[in-house]
Amino acid sequence: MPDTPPLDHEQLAAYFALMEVSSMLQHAVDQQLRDEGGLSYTQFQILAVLGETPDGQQRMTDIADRLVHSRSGLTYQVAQLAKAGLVTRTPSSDDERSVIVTATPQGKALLGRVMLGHVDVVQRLLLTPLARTDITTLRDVLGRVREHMGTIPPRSAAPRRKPSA
Amino acid sequence: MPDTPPLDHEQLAAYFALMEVSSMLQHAVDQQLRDEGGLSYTQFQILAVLGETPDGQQRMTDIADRLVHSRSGLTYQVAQLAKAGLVTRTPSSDDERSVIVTATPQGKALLGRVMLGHVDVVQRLLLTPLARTDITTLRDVLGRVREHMGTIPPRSAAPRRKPSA
DNA sequence: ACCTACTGCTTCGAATTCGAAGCACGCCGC
DNA sequence: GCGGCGTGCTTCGAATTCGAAGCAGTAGGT
Repeated sequence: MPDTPPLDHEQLAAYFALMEVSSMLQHAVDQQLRDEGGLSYTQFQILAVLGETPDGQQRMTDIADRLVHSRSGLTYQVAQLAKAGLVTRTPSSDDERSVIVTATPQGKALLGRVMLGHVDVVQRLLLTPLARTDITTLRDVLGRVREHMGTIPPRSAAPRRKPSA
Repeated sequence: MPDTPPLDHEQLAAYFALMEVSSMLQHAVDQQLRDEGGLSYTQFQILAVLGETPDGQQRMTDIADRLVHSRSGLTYQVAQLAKAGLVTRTPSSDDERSVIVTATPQGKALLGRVMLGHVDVVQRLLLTPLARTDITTLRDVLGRVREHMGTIPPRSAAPRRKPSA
């Protein structure tokens, strides 16, 4: 069914560069986080999302929506963080189904400590070779792509209604 | 150790956009490959690397260098591909330690079949919202980053090759 | 109040990932 | 030829990922 013209050289190169750069960057960041804080990239992301709110609290679902991971994976990683004493889990009083995840002081402290090295890696690997205008452009172009992705039907989100036998 | 100024808003936004877009794109591509060909993204990449040479042959190490994955992971995935009859593994006559991986006709056929949908996904998710100039810029900027990453010392590991002359 | 659908999260099993350790071959000097 | 070292790949165990199925709690219609 796909009826798409093949990608030309420019398009392919852009796509490959994107995937390769992000992959390398992710590996480097992951490494640094593990070395300096014993955190996986996912765990760091969770802490970072919690850090965005002044009270350091978010519902599981809110976190999941910010991240790309599956819900079950989030459950697992939050459990790991809780085991390490970096977050706490409390049922919401609003809605008994919801779980509120809260960063503990240790969690916030660790985030702050690790963030320095994180920024350092990003700076050195990604930002150093870029001019100011490059960074703006990157943010601009990729921001547009991100928005676009959000508006697209997930390809197999077939009408949940009637499969119309 | 790290003595880096915090990232400003633009830099952070560019970094986040990069990671988010690549992550979503990867998930989408992975999904498509699994649905249409029963392949993981890694397996697809391996087949694609094999497809780059006219004879469809590469040594394990050469494949590993093209990809970001660990050697052991490559062994595992090549074993999966071999089990599915998409590649064969033969010891090199040159060097008994080396293993030559060769794409079978079925492997090549599957690659060709799956590539169409792959291109379609990339086109729809990544390229559609971008103008010609955006794509060129993206390739340009990210290409520069990739080069830069290659020249940087891995932060804590000595190069595998001869460090000095 | 009841029934049904939906939402939020967890549990489960399978697949994949990595790094460390191990095995076998090849190169170099003596 | 004979050690010793480096290289190429595999095996092993632990951690992480996902989707499907399951378990509450919530909301709407009657």
